[in-house]
Amino acid sequence: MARDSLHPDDWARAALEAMAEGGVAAVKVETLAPTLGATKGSFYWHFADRSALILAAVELWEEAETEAIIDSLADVDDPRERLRRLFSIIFVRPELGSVDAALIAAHDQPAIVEALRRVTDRRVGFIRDAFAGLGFGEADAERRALYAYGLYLGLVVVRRANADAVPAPDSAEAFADGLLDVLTAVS
Amino acid sequence: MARDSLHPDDWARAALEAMAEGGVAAVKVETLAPTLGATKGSFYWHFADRSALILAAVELWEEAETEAIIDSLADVDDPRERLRRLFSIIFVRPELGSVDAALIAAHDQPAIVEALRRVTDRRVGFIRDAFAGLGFGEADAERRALYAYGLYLGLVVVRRANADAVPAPDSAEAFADGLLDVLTAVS
DNA sequence: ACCTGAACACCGTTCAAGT
DNA sequence: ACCTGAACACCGTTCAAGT
Repeated sequence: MARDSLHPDDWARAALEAMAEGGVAAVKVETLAPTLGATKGSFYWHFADRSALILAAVELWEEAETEAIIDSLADVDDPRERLRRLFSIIFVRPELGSVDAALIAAHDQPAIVEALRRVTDRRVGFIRDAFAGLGFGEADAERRALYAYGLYLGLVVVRRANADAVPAPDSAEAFADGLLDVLTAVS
Repeated sequence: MARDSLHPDDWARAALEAMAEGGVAAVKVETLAPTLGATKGSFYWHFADRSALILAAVELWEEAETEAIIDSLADVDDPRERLRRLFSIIFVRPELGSVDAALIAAHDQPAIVEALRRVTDRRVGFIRDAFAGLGFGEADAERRALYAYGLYLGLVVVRRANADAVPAPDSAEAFADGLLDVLTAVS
């Protein structure tokens, strides 16, 4: 079991990297193969086709950018602090969201759409629970969670078009606080 | 000058439709050509290459989904009413945003990135002015405009993953009002 | 069990030749 | 001036043949 032959995960990781860098279109078997020291023919021993590779990459992304982040907040009990911590993670690290943005436009592939729905439900649910814990009613918590999550996705996108329009890492805490103030204000 | 030969706009319109439907990847010269009753060879009489076609489509989109909407609100003087009207346009019509979403992941093409930046500035600027008209200070107006616009883009995306999570057309007014309340609340 | 290399399909691009 | 059709490049996919 020495590392002589390629593991499917090697392909998946390389695909995820390519996707974050240049979008779904950048996941090219022919380009990836030499990077991994293999031929494109050998790829088809590990995967049925290109979309299976993309799916494997999406699963890695799901784990790293949804489950792992939610897990890291498991021991934060206060709901407001939970939101503040979450916001200052997701609105800051500029590499977060690259894959989100890449997947958004890949709505022609049903498996990707399904994964996006899964991730959306998980993320919005997590935020909703925090708002509910803050005392907002069910519908109001859901609505505000949708605002927060929609805003996250939207800002990921805006950052691509105009990097200046979104908070720099050093003002992340202030951004998170300001957003939290607006989203928890009652008119 | 009868409609014997194809006008570049015919290609651009067809490309925009394809893009809204299936993303940038769906803009295929080979597929579009028979639709327009032409050969793919003839395409290259009108356009330098495929990316020039995509750019022409983007320009149509810029006019239809940014300038035209802003123009339609020119005679609404009250800033709050302006925002309310804007929100109930952009958060309702489900066909709005299809192209936004398609372009978002096409960050490999500099011309598209440039167009997105132009549109972002125009849209955020318009919303910012309305918030400023409402009495918010410059920085605060800018920040809230970014929230509103980020939310628009984000919800376009969420709608793709989970159509149920976003307001249906019939509750559009209520959604616009609710959002406006949150975004104008002061904590 | 895993990989190579040649073959083919699909679509972007070019261009000589037609009207 | 505008279009056709054949040619070629690029990359996904298959598969017989190698180790």
